Amino acid sequence: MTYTVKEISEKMGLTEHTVRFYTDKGLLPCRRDKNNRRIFDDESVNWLRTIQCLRKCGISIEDIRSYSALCMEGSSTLSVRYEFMKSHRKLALKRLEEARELVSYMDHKVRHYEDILEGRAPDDTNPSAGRPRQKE
Amino acid sequence: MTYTVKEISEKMGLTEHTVRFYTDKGLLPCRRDKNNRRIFDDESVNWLRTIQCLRKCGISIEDIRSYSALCMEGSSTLSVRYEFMKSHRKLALKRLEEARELVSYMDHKVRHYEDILEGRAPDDTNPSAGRPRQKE
DNA sequence: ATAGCACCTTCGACTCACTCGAAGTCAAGT
DNA sequence: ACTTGACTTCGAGTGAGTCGAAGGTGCTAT
Repeated sequence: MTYTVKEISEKMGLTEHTVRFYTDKGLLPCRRDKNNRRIFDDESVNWLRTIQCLRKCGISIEDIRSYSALCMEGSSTLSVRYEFMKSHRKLALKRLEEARELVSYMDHKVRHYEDILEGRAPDDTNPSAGRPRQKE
Repeated sequence: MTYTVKEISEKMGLTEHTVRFYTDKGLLPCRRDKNNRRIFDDESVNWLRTIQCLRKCGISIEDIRSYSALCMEGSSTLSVRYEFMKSHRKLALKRLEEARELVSYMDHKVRHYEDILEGRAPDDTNPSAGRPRQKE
């Protein structure tokens, strides 16, 4: 099964621009047809799926590019790749913790406005209204 | 209590550049001394704390700017601000969910490499190795 | 008084990861 | 022959900083 830029971008929920960007940056290997058009296969789909996850994890294009190169190199790079993943998992955990804090901050803000609107608290147009108490 | 750019940036853990950027963009109101230097007070500190949270929530500079303007306008804008916060809380929740998924994805990747390194799984240099199974 | 220093100012350029549009190429369909 | 549509590259724009240069101001030490 092969795909054009348009097809794979639709399949993966990316813009065509982004797919071309990834191939140009060397993240996403692709072959070309006789008219120099990019052609992708199911392997590309897998790659793209991985890239999407890694990007969402906040890993930079450049880091993904070099990780991708390590994968190509074969099993000699296994332990490097392992360390790469371990360190990024740590970062992901940090962001998870932060996301939790932010939700509770927003909860607090929303409740604050509800209190005012329902007359349980005085009107408070102070910009810092509802900010988190001590920490952060 | 008043602060210079340097002082407030140190206090808040931002670069001086960023603080100036925020004042220039109209997010962070500030007075000027007779030499045109920015001066901040404790109110500014509160504002900055709020701005930091909102930014971490992924709210754009422009949205924060208009939220800040709404706050200045007074209690007539209370319900607009309430809706603003509610919708951003929703986004924060979505990101929390995503952060959870990403951590579990990274866990999976890390385990995958451990399995290979410890001989519990075959070497697999396939780029898509360890990607999430069905969903995402 | 002049030099050095720390701090401030604005301005314009750079970064990253896209995002967009323009201009051109190519094969197929009417 | 012409249009359509998908492709190509290239260059510019965006957002949110990030950085550095060039210059202004006031304090202290010599």
